[in-house]
Amino acid sequence: MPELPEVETVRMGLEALLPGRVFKHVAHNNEKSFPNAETDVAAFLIGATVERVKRRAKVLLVELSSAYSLVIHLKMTGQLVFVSPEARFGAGHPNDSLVGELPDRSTRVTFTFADDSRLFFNDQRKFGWVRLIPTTEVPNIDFMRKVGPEPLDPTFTAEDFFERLQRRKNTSIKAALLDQSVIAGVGNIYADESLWGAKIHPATVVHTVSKQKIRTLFDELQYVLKLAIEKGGSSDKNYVNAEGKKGSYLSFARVFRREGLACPRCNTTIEKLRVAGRGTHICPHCQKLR
DNA sequence: CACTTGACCTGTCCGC
DNA sequence: TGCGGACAGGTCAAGT
Repeated sequence: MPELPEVETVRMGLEALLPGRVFKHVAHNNEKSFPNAETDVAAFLIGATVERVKRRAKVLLVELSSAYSLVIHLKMTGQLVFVSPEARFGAGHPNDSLVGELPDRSTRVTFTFADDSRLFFNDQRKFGWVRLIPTTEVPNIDFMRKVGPEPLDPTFTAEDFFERLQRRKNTSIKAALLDQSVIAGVGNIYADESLWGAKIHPATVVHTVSKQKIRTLFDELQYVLKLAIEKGGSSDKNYVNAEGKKGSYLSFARVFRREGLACPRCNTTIEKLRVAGRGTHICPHCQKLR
């Protein structure tokens, strides 16, 4: 599920809720969801205070007073939902939430704070993970060493984007966009949405796309990512923010999950195909191959 | 090295 | 209604 806008939405929610809280207890029921937890939890998590919550690519970084960080990847179906002691349910109106009473059967890790508020890491498919790592070591983990620039970093330019895409010059533009070492944070939804915006067919080979087209793609990518953050991300089956609420971007989507509906630009029927091994949505009139 | 495919898991939906 | 297969927002490892 979560791509950059969803993870950023969770980050903002947690940044408003967690700093100052002290960890009292942690329980997990799946070794892969929190590997090697026992060794360091007692020493560096219990009793530690949350200082701030950061994000890099699709990874959340919860920095602690112990000089350790909780590093969290939600992968496809991960959720981080905060519940205050007085709330019996994930906060929010029932119609706005995908979360019932917690913990539930997808809860993998439960963090309890000194004030009895709790943070639940739910993950239906068990692909996501939480790790406890010294904060100074975070930049050295494999993922961080290879991940590309943040697409919304003001110092990142269309020229940089063009150059980095050439690392994957013989693959499809969609595969290159999804490659986290080229650019951070883009996943299936925003790849399709930005390619539609730039009128590029997702299967187009990277080195055949003009620099001008890549500039347009750069602008469209920034546009959809910013809009999605504004809308609280995209929710289909699983994604919710730190308060258990859904995001609304999908009601603004132009092609993603809109096969059979009209292209908002030219009215042609949107099609679904498979590119880079992923379900891919295009307007066959606006996005022609070659 | 560059590129593609399958694996990791659980749940849901669709066609027979 | 039941059952098998395909598919789902992301990365890895292993294959060519």
